[in-house]
Amino acid sequence: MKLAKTCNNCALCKSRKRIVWGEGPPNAPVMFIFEGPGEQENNQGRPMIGKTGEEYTHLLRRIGLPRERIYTTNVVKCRVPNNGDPTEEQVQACLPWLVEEIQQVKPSIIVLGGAVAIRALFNDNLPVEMLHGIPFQTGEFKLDIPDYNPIIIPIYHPSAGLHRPDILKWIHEDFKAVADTLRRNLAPRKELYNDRMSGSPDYYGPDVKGKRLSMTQQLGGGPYICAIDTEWARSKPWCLTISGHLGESYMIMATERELLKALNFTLNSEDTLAILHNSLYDLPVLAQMGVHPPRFVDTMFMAYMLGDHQALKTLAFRIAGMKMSNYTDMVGQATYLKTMEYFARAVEREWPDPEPEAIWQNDGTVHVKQPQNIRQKIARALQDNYFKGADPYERWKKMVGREIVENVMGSLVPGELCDINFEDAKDYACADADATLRIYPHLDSGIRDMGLDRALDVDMSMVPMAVDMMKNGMPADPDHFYKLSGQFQARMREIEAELKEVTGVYINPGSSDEVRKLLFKHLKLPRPRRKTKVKKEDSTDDKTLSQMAGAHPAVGLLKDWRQYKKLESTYANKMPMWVQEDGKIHANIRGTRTATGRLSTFNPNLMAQPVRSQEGRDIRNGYHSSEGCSLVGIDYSQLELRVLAHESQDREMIDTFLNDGDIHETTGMRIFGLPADQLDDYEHRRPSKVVNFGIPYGITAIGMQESIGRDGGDITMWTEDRCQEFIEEWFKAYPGVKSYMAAIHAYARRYGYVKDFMGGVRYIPGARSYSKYLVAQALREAGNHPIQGGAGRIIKKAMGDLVPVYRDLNNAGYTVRPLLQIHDELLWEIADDDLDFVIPIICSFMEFAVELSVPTPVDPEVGKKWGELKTWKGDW
DNA sequence: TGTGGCGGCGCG
DNA sequence: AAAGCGCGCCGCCACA
Repeated sequence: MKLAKTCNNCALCKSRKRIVWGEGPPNAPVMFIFEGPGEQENNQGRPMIGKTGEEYTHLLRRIGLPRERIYTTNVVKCRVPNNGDPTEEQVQACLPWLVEEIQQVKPSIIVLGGAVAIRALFNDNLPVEMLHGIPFQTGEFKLDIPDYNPIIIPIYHPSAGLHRPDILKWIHEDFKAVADTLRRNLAPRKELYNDRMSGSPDYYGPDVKGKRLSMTQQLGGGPYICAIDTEWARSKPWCLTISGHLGESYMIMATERELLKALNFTLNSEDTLAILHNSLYDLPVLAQMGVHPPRFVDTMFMAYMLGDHQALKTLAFRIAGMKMSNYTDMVGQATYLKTMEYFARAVEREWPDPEPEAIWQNDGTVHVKQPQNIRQKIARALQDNYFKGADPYERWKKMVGREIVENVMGSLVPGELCDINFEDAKDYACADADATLRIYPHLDSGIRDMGLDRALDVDMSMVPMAVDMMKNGMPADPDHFYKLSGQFQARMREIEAELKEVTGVYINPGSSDEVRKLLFKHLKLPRPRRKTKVKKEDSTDDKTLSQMAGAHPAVGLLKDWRQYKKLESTYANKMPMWVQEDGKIHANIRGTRTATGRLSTFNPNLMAQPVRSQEGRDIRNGYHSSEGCSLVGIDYSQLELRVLAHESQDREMIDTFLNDGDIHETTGMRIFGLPADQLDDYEHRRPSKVVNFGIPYGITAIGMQESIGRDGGDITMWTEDRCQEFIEEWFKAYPGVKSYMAAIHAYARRYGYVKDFMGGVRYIPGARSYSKYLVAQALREAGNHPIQGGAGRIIKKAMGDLVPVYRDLNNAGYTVRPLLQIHDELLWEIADDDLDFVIPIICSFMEFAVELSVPTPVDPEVGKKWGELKTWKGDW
């Protein structure tokens, strides 16, 4: 639709030759409105073309809406330079054109693609993740067009899905919502918020005495479900809130011991189920209040397993139309006042200057930098707040060197619920329990519909052990880390000198840019095949350097330097900062983060402590058992390959594991047709092993070749073709795996998700993409998930089974502490006297956690230091 | 001066 | 063109 030849509404269109008008039939039932033209759109003068346009067209075809039948346009018709977001002025200047388009087409549905379009045309300032895929007919449409009340559907922008696979799933759902709305299978919301749920709920605080006590007692009257949330303030639990009926929520302060006791009694009576949102956080807080719900379910885990959003406030809006206030906003004013008061006290005093920093320059000289005194930084933060309205607390959190002040004045704590009006705090806290109860039934039916019950049970059963792991913490020795740090730094100084020696120049080996220049410009070494992922520059990563080994002495030096730098910066220097007063590192565990259902740890990531190199292993010696105890690591042997054998039911693999055989040997024998005693370690076993490990990841010929090269193998012998051939032979040796992988791929294409054998789901939206590259990647993910996810659920099942076991043992006077789970391994701290009794028990629970077509044996190791665990010799 | 993308790398 | 899955976290550097 050509509306005009020229436009002079803003500087943008005056400076650009091309105005990109919308296109589509004048009676289109649906209008899609996106942000604005990109480079390709500007060049060709059409909206939504290029890669994103391909995906868009493809998505429309998938929902049975040919692109020719719908109208496609943008909020802004001219290209904003540098792919930037259009400004408010640019949007306003362009809106008259959009109004004209809409008046001519009068579509019954208007789709807002992406944050810019939503912000420009949707009246309430809600984030995309809350709004996307929901049809609204609520009067939120910003443009005032008489006698016209379209259904508006905010969606994610299709381009977001091209580089963010998690969003791709929602884009597919959003487009389906558009089609369902058009076909009247999905009714639009008539009000933005459901007033019955957000109006004047019955929230009760401490002023309501009798009702709260009878509530805690009535819970025990029969099968009962109640949602519980906690609030934290002044470094300890402040209150909990509990909701057993929709719209009703009760607040119990942490000081109300009698009520908490009654509640705990009720929760521990039969038939009571507690619903928590983020149990890994709330259970420890509840425990501090003396509340220990033995039966609970976690709505965050449920949402995670369904591939849904995880934030309570997002779920509450999307599922129940509930309007919830934001915590930071609630306490914002209090935070501001506390910060200003803290700053006022801080600028009154004199603070010592921070330590000068030495910075190595390119020419080899050392530049000494004197960081600014903290007093000046605070003064500037105050100034910026006054003149620019900058948030002083945000500034403080990011201010380098604030420890100087904190060590003297104590740390600045942001405003908390106990700092604000009590009624407001009560309503805020009660709303969380209320919301949790409201979203539960919806998520519960989703779990049932998807057949996720069993996987959810397993996950819930594991949570108490994860909580205990966080509480127990990993005993660590800061002095050991300091010592290593010094050693690593000395080695790095030596290497830097040697580098200067052999290359004639000083560079910062930590800068990939400088390394690139040194190797390929200064030393003129042959440029590598590998390129960096985003900028497509010559790679300087470890694989590349390994392939260049021998080309120049600098190559090996750079590799060594990198290794020491990693060990120093990430481990030796950092770990002491995480050690708490009890001499332990209490890492956090997340259970709702990974795509496959694995756990992850952070702050710090204790799962990634070095082990593969000798120097790295020395880091692990900084972790040691307490007096009279040992560290015990028990890991599953080749768990993922065993899961693959079970899932694929490949006869050969199953037989190998049933007969306690060596899988790498079996592979070599079958592929090379040789008896075991004629297999050469270098020629036969190594490639067999590489591919055995690579198959679960969807290895390719090049991947195999790189892997062999990294292991020090001969890549002139293992050419790409030879690798390809070998992989094909591998699949011939294990035909069951071949057909299994084909079946999984077909399943992913058909359903858009795959499941592990215990029911855990992973969505694979990329399998339905137009892009061949995305599809290939998606199919690798699909093939990997049942293996990685299946293995992850086995160990979670073992953890759940073990919870009552180690708790009983501890009650009986034994000392058994779970410390860490590392994907296929459990790390424990056990009293030396108890090792002989306890280890066999744990091992057998791990081995018999699930019954597969193959055994799942474990190997226990024992030692005083983590880096020096030795195979346990005891009987079991 | 502060922020976020990027390259790189520790683990299973 | 890219070329094996899943994480969390470091320093560098361009940009505002």
